[in-house]
Amino acid sequence: MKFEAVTIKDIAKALGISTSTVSRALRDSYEISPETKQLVLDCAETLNYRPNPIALSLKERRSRSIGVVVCEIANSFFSQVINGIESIAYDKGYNVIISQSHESYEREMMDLHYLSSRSVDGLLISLSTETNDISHLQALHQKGLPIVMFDRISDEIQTHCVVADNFKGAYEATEHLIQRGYKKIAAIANSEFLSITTERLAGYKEALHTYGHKYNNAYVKHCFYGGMVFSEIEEAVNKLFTLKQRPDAIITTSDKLTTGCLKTLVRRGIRVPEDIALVGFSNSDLAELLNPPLTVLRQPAMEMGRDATELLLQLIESKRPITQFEKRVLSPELILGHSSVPQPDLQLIK
Amino acid sequence: MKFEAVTIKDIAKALGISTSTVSRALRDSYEISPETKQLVLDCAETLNYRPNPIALSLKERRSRSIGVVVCEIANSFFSQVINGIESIAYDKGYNVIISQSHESYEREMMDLHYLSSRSVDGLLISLSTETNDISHLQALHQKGLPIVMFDRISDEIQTHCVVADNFKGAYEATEHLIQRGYKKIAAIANSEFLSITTERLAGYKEALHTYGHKYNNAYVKHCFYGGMVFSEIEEAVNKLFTLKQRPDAIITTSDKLTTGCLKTLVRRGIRVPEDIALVGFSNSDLAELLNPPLTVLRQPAMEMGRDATELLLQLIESKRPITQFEKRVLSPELILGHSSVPQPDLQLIK
DNA sequence: TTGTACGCGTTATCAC
DNA sequence: GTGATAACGCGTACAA
Repeated sequence: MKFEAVTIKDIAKALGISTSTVSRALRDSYEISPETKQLVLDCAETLNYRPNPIALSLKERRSRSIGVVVCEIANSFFSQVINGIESIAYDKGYNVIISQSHESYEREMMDLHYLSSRSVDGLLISLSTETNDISHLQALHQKGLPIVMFDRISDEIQTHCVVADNFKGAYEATEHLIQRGYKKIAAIANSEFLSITTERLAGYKEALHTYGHKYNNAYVKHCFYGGMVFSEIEEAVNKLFTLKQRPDAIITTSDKLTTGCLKTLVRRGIRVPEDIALVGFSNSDLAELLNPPLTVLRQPAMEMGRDATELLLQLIESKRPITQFEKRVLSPELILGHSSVPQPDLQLIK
Repeated sequence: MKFEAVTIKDIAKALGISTSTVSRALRDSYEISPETKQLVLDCAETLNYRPNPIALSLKERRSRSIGVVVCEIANSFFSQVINGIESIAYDKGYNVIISQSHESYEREMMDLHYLSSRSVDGLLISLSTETNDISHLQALHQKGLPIVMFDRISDEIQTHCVVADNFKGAYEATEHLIQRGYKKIAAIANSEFLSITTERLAGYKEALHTYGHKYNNAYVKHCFYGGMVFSEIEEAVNKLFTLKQRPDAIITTSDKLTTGCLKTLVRRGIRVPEDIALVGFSNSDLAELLNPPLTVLRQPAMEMGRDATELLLQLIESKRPITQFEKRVLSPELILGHSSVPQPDLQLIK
């Protein structure tokens, strides 16, 4: 019942020649006569021969597969990144093995162990929110495993990185609100230990500074699990709303936070943008579903996946060790929802 | 620079014993003395030995990896399914190789070719919208590749299937609208060649029939690419709105259609549910973002992924060929958005 | 209880 | 131009 795959041996037997000749003919070696070549090729075609990638891997000591570790697949941003990764990997004949950390450090470690035991040729990783010790990654890196980090990175490992221009993105989002006349702009951000959080908040602060707004610590809320736990966001929003100086606008610095914040506001019957303005990082299409559409900051997710994969494959396939590492920075895009933020004169005072 | 992996050979050499002894000790064979076992285990630990899965695969003629073909990863439903697949596969030590058809028949063929050349041990597939000829799948199936289909299936292949109760789901959604007093209920569905479309429309029709509504062909629109091409949905909505007897409610039978429909309505300034009611299949969290929240039909995506994977692994690991195939049907859930559909007395007449 | 020899599918290195 | 052989890392039937 179980089907037997056709091997070069079968071809050799069928043609009464040796396996090495078959192998060479298939690889179009110059030392094989045209007639034999044709014979072998035809026979391979007839028998529907397919080379066994596993045998090849064993011989070449490479699996032609790369590992990917992200916190969550079911997240617009990451699924788009994976799209990008797949498109490049597929083109170059590489396998993509995806695993999720679910924002857990322990799970991330298990994933890495799993992937390295699967002998992937390289690794693409965006750190989990719980991860502050990356010695496990460093160990792999030192053993010679090519690694490229994206989005949530750490500078404790000397390797290629691909990130969004988080500073600029957050700056522009904040600036956008300021220019629309908002004075009390709050921010709901991820864990302060993530690289993206630091950068995004820096952009937020810088914009406030540039426009002469003063920074208010009470206006900045962190959600450690970045919205995986919904109550986190709910609590952040609620806290902002109990402040004496209630904010008139919110910036949310990630996909899940934007969704979660909006959800909380809707549940509480708070209207956007009439009661409070909202601009958030988001790669889902939620913005277009609202009336009026929300202004969002879209990350170059697909591009990030593509770039990271290109760099990784370059790393994998380069013979000599690389000394100069690249940090590629991609620009996010502020997508204006028409009139999602009222003009200053229409602004409700609360 | 490139690191050399530790093999049983290294252990054998270090301990001055043969590789077979090492191999047996590591596999905890009964024919090895406890002392030797301990010795080998310790040594393996010290050298940080990791078995080479590729060598194992070659030997056992199995890759311990399964292939997944879906139309799109960046789709709430499918990313949730993949979540389910991964959770089971991971537990059982299987690899998951995902590839996307992007609703293209040609691409699906390429994916299958790629995966089978990667010698996956089994296959999970949800057909692309373009696929009406599945002889390529049948070929693989006849060659002995275990296959489990989910969501978008075909009965031309005798194998396990996991689907949602599409009939019941659509029936309930329609019934819900009818009970709220809607009389002119339209449907926007996927390609009529997909199994899910047939089943869902059947549920829709049956509900109409049960409640004595007459079925109107003009109220049913098909989007061949199921919303991948936005203009398709836009056109469907527009056509519904130019009918003399304009519908007072719409049912959308997939994630992307629901999102796309809502997007179109918002763009045109049509309010939901004041101007028209909407109930759709959706696994994204968009429903909760609207005010009032939308009533949606949620599919048991994660469960579908888990079930399909369990069935597949069962198929893979069973020694004798299976003759009795299972079709597992999971129930979708109608999630009521509070007052997203006005009561009959509140209903606006167009 | 342990070691030897072979095979999984392929390619590289010899030899002819 | 082609064939035999070894090797990649592992498990196991057989021999000792």
